[in-house]
Order: sequence, then structure tokens, then C-alpha cells
Amino acid sequence: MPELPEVETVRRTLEPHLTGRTVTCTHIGPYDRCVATPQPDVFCERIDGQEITALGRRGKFILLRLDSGDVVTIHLRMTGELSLTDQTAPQGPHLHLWFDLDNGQQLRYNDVRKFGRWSLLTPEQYELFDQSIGPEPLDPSFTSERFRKMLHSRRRILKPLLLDQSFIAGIGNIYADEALFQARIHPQRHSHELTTDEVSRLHASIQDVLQSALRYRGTTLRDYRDANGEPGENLSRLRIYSRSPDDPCPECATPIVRAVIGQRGTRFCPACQPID
DNA sequence: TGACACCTGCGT
DNA sequence: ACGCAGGTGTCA
Repeated sequence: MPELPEVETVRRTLEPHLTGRTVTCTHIGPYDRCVATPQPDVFCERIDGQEITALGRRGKFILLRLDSGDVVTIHLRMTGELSLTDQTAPQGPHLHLWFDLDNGQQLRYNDVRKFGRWSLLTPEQYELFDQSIGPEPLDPSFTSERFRKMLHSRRRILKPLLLDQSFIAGIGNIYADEALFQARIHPQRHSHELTTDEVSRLHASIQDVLQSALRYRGTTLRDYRDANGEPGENLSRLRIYSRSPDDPCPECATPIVRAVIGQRGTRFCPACQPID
């Protein structure tokens, strides 16, 4: 479900409720033995009694910084949802992990498809984790010139490269298609052959589609909700991802194409985004 | 780079 | 019944 704008929206909606709270008890449900690392007894023991000092985000991961210096990383994958409720609220069938907080509330993690993962990292482990992920596309240090060097040092098809989290953080299938459409670049172009002007357009369009989605609190296609249970409002602003094959391009009315590129469904306009 | 795996649910 | 889904990990 979530790409950078959705994950950041979840982080923002959690932050005022979690910062400064102490976790009194950590619970892991019986459904998915792999939801957390390290193993449940160690995971719980090192979190119970810790204060959450700050919330962060790195790519598609939400970060809970603990008083001990450890960092909890949460990846929602496709259907993970974080919510805050009263401890007495009824629990649904897809609840896998939850924190009791010192104010009587619970932080709950529901995940229908059980793809999401939580990890508890030491500061040293967090450093390695951080270094394994590419630059943040909305950080001021992510300049067009830096992006040009990144693209030209690889020889990869553009769409799978944009989805590669070790190359650039936080972009998923929706915003990759949106950014390529806005930049008028075909998803199967090669990274090393983009002109400086094309790099510049792609850089600007990545930042624009992500910032715009953030402003509308993310895209809800089906499942996505922020930590208050609210859907995002960005769906109607999508220009290409939300269209069906053969729908007219919103720019030129040419029928839109759906292709599978790097095992992911990909939508583009063959006229606006020529291959050569 | 592709094929498949991990899961469940929904639309056709 | 089948294809598809906002993601990623692991094989060959």
C-alpha cells in the first residue's frame, strides 16, 4: 500500500501520540512468526519499559527511536496498517503486533497479507541499514546533478531502477509511473542514456509527484489509511497510474498502454513517452 | 533479468 | 476460476 507519501503521512499522524510515551508491554500475535526480528522474546524484552523519544522515516520505513538508542523499523509492505486505539477496543483478525502505552492507549499493527516486517536495531545496525538505502528524494542534498551522476553510473532500465530502494528511497509503483509520465520519459529507457535535460525533468517530476501526494495525505487505492484511520485524497490527482489500458491519455488522448516491466504493471502514454 | 515466493481479498 | 494488487527477497 504505501510509498513515501503514505508512509510519511502515517508518521506524521502517529508522531503527536507517540513522542514521549513509554511502551509498557509489547505483544506479538500467533499468526505470523516472522513479523518481528529478533525473535519475539528478545524483541519484547528490549522494548518494554522504553520511552519513544522520536519518530522518523527512511524511505518506506517508519522509525521509532527509543531511549536506549535502539531503533524500531517498521515496513508496511502492501497492506500493513498502524493505528492508535484504546486498549479495550475490539481486536480484528489481522492484528499481529501491538504496544501498550503508558497513557492507556495501544499502537496496533494490522496486516491482511502479512508481508510487513518490524525490526529492532542497535545504533550500529541502524547505521548499516541507513547506508543500504538510497538518497531521500525530497532531501535538499538530492540535487539534479547528483541524480545525473547516479543515473549515468548505472546501466539499467529506468522503471525497475526507480523502484530499487538501494538506488533511491521511497518510490513505488504509483509514483514511478506518475513521475515518468510527467517527465515524458518512457519507462524502458536506459539510465545511462538520458540527456541532462531529461534527468532534470525526471528529478523535478519525482519531487513534484511526491510533494503533491504528501499534500493530499497519500493515495488510497483500496486499503491505505493513516494512523487516524483516514484515507488519502491523492487518487483523483493521479494522471496515469489510475487509468485503464486504452483509456485516453489526459494530455493527448492517445490510448494508454499497460505493460509489465520488471514484473510490475506499468502504465504510460506511447505518444507522450516515446521510446526513442 | 526473470521466475517465483510470500499472503489475502477483490473485481471480472 | 482467474488475474491483479501500493513490496521485497531469493533463487537460477
